[in-house]
Amino acid sequence: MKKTIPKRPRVILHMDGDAFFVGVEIAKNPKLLGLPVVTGEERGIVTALSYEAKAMGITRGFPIFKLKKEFPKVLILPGDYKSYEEYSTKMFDIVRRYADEVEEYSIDECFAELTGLDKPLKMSYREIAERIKLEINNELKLSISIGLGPTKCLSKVASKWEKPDGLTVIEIPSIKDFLSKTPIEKIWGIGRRTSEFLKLWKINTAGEFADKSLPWIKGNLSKPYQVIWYELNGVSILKVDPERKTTYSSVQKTRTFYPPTNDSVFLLSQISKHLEEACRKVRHYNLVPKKISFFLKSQEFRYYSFEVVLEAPTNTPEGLIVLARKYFNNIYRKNTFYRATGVSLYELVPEEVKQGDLFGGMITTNKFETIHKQIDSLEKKFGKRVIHLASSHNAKKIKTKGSDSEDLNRDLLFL
DNA sequence: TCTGGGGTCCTAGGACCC
DNA sequence: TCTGGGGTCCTAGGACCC
Repeated sequence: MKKTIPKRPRVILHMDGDAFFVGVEIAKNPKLLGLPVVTGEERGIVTALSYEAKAMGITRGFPIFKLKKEFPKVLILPGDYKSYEEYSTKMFDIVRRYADEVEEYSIDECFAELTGLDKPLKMSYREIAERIKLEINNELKLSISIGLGPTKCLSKVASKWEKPDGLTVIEIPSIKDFLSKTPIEKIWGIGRRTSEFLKLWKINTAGEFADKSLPWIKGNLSKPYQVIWYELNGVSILKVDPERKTTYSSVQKTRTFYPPTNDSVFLLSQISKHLEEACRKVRHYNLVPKKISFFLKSQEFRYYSFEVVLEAPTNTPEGLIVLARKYFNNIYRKNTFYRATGVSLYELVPEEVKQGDLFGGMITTNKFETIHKQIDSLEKKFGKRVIHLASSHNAKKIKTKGSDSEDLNRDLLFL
């Protein structure tokens, strides 16, 4: 089989924070170093855990109440997302000292295009990675792992290879070696369903997957898996995209509650609250949705959703709440019990774009927009959630895990 | 693991048209 | 009318990720 191998292989860096949320907590408070620490108190489940906690057998998703009982020595912290964002930004800025093209993939992961930078920087690729690692360690007191590879997929394999504090380089001649030792389900983009399917064909390792012929892949799997196949064979298809992550194409808010309920007043107030929060977020990014959808999730984990194309896109919740009310009965059944509600705003476009309406007509400025701009700045001053719509108020009465009841007292209602 | 929350991308198939 | 063929657009929902 013929494989096209680029004349000069790419070198892509993947950087991955080690137990990132906990890492930041330790950076903030070095006394925690060496102790079993977890975050996620506010959510009721473990979201991140130190390697010491991992060694005790604790896993992500472990219930906090159980943790307190079974592992009383473990330190449980609430998530401090503001700090995580700050450290994340600083971490990526350090990578940008060396590379121009950096793709922020998630709060604790990024890719960087290093191809050709060895000459101007007068360093080997490995040395570049070492420098980045050292500066993040020294300046931020954070531990990270780095992988270098000729494709994004392979750099992901490399960064996972040795954790924590790892630095692994995969060069083209050693690809086979690495992949034969990598279980197929560990590959980025191959999840439970696909690995189950592949195992029926006796494909258990990434190496066995990469050794399949392209026609076989094309005949049995969809396009994204063909991309993975190329990438694992050292042919770079996925580009490092610095533009990604700088904006959103959709925003959603969902919440699960217990016990499941068929109380339509409660469900609608949840949806109302979600619309408020989603709109707040979208306004913050100066975006406007062209479509929205609501969903109810039943006790049996079935989704019932309804989509609305907005005639006049808006990022204020009032009109959307009216729509939600209007269409609620399309998805709601009296005899069904629901465990979650949610809303999505999508086809988000920059705020200016909606002004230009096709027929040259004036788009009347929604009177609520002015009000919300003022509320947004009020909230900036006094902290979040000072003001709520009356329609969301029922949602606040229900205790969700870890919610603070003093919120109620600060409610300032209108409408 | 009886299953949280917030995202992205792809595809099958229906609706509609000629 | 026991019924062709092909194209485009859209949506619901699957699969995956952190």
